[in-house]
Amino acid sequence: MKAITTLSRYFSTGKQLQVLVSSIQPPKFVPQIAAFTEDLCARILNQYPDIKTLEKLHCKVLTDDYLRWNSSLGIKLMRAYSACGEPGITRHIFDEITDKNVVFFNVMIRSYVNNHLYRDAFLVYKTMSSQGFDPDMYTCVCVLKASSGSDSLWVGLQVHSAILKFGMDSNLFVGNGLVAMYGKCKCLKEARQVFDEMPRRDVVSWNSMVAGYAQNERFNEALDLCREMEGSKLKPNACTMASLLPAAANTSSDNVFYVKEMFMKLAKTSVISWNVMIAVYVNNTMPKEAMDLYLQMDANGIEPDVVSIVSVLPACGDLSAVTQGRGIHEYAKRKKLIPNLLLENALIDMYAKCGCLRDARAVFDQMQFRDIVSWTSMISAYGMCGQGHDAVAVFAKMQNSGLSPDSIAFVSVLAACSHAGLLDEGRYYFNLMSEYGITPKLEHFACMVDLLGRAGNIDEAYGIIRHMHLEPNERVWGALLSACRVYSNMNIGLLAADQLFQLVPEQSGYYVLLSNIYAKAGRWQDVAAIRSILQRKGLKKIPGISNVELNDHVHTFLAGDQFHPQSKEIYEELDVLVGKMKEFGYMPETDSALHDVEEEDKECHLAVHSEKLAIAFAIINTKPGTPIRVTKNLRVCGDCHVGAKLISKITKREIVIRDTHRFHHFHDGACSCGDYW
DNA sequence: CTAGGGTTAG
Repeated sequence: MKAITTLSRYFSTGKQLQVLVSSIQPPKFVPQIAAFTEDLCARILNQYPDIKTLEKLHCKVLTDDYLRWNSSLGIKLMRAYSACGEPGITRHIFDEITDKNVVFFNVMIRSYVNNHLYRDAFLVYKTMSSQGFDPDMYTCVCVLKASSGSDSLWVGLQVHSAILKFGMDSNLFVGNGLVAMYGKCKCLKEARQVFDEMPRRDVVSWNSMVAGYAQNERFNEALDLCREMEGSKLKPNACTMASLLPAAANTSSDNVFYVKEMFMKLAKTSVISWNVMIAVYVNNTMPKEAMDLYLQMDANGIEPDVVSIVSVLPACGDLSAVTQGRGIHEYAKRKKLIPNLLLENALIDMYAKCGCLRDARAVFDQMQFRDIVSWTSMISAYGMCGQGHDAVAVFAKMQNSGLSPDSIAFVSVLAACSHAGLLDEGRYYFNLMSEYGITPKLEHFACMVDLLGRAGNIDEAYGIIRHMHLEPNERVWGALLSACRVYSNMNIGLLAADQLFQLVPEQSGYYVLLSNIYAKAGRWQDVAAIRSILQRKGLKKIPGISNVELNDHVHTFLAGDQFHPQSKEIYEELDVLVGKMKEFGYMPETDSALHDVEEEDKECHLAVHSEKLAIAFAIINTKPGTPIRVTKNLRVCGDCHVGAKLISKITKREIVIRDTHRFHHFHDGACSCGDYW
C-alpha cells in the first residue's frame, strides 16, 4: 500500500479533490464531494484512468465507509490497476477482500496474465480450489493464456484436465484457448485434435490453428488451412494475416505473394493488416515494397500508428533512406508517439544504418528509459562505423547502468572490436561472457574468428575453430576464409573453403573468395577450374545492388545496370571520373573482381559495380558538396574502395557506403575504416 | 470476462 500512503497528501483538503472530480467529469455532474458516489467511481474506473487519477480515487474509496466495502468497485479498482501495469496493487486489493467469489479470482489471474506474470497467475489458480472455488470458463481461458504465454505445456495439460473434469471442453472460447496453447507449446497434433473435435468453430478457432502452424515453421500447412478457411464460409481477416506472420520471414516469393493476395482481398480498413504486410516485406528483404506500402497508407485513409512506424523504420535503415526516416521521425513527434521505447530503439537503428551517428546518439541521449536493445543498438552503431573505442565505452556505461549484457550485446561489442582491430578488448569481452553466465554460441565464435583473422592472426583463429565445443557453421568458416583472402593464406584458406563447399555447396560467394586467393597467387588454372565448377553447377553470383536516396525516393542500381533513365549520363560521368582518377595513379584492380566475368571484361565490368553507378548518379543529381549515402547488398570490393576514396577527393564530397558488414566513410581521399576491413 | 501487428547482431 506504499502508493496509497504517499498519496494521502493529495487529499489533505477537499479542494484538490474537487479539481480531480471536475477534471474527469462531464460538467453536468456538479463537482461536489457528495456526488462522489459509486456510480461516479465506476464511470471513472471504466475509462481506465492513469495511475495518478486512479490512486487519488482509490484513496477516496478507502476513506469512505460505504464505498470501501463495495465489491463491484473492488473489481473495477483491480482491473484499473492492472491496466496501469500495477498487478502488485491489484493483488493487495484482492488479498484484502474477505468474501471473494470466482470473479475476483478471475480478475486477479487476468491481471497477472496481462502483465506477463504467468507463474503468479497459475499460483492464484492453484489456490482457488484450496479455498473451495471451482474454475469457470473464464478462469480456464485465462490460465490457458498463461500457459501459452510461458510456453508451459505442463500447466496447459493440468488446465486441460480440469476443463475435462468440469465439462467445459465444448465451450468455444475454451476450445480456442486450447488450440492456441497446444500450438504455442509445439504440440501441433494435440492442437489439431482439439480443433477437429470442436463442436463449433469461429474465425478465432481457425486463426489460432493457423498461428499454431505458422509458429512452428509449417508455413504450407498454415496456408492450406487458410485456403480451407476460405472454402468454408469464413473469411480471413487481419488477424489471420497476423497469425501467418511468424512463418513469413525469409520465405519464398510465392508465400509472400499469397500473403499479399490475402491483404488485397481484405477490406483494408484495419491498420493491423497494413502493419503485418509491411512487416512481411521487411522480413523478406523487400524494404522498398515496405516503404511504398507505408506511404500508401495515407492515401487509403489509414493513419499509421506506432506499430506501423516501428515496422517500417528498419526498411528506411536498409535503404539508407534517411530523408524518409527523418520524415517519419517528425510524424511520430507530431503525433506524440514519443516517448516509446520500441520506437526510439528503432529510430536509433534507422539513423545508425543511414550513417547518421549523431542523430542516433541524440535519440539515445534523450530517452527516458533505455533497455538492452537501446544500448545494443548504440554499440553496434559505433561498431559499424569502426569507432570501436566508443562502442566499448558504451558497453561499459551499460554495465554501470545496472543492465546485464545479453548474448546479442556481446555479439555487437565483439563485432565492434573486430571492425576496429581491438584485439585485446575483443579477447577480454569474449572471456567476460562467462561471468554473465552466457555460453559462447556460434555467432560469438564467428566474431572471434573474424577479429583474430582480420588482424592477421589466422593460425590463432583456426585454433579457436579446432578447439570450440560446437560444430562450426558457415559463418565461422566464412570469417576464416575472408581473412585468408585478405592475407593470402592459401593453406588454411583451402581448408576453410573445403568445409564451406560441404556445408553450403550452392553458395557461389565462397567459390569466388577462393578464386580470389588463387588469382592473387597467380594460379590462373585454379581460377579457371573454379569458374567451370560454378558454370557446371549453374551457380550465379549474387548480383550487386546499391541503393541511393534522392528527393525522398530510393533509386536502385544493379551491377552493369543500363536500365536507369539517366543511364547514358551516368556512364559518361563515370568515364570522366575514371579519367581524373587515373591522373591520381588509379589502376583498375582486377584481382578483386568479385563478379564472375571473363578476363577481358574485367576492367569494363569493374567500372560499373553498382556502388559506382549510384555514386555517379548522385553526383549528377545533387548540388556540389551534398553528401552521398549508398547502401550495398555485398561487400565493397577493393577497386570500388580505392575508387570511392579518389572520387571523394576529386569531387570534394563526403561519400558514405554501407556494405553488409560496416560503414565506409570517404572523405578527402581517405576512408574511415583506415583500409582495415 | 475469448485471437492478432513493433525494436537490437552476424
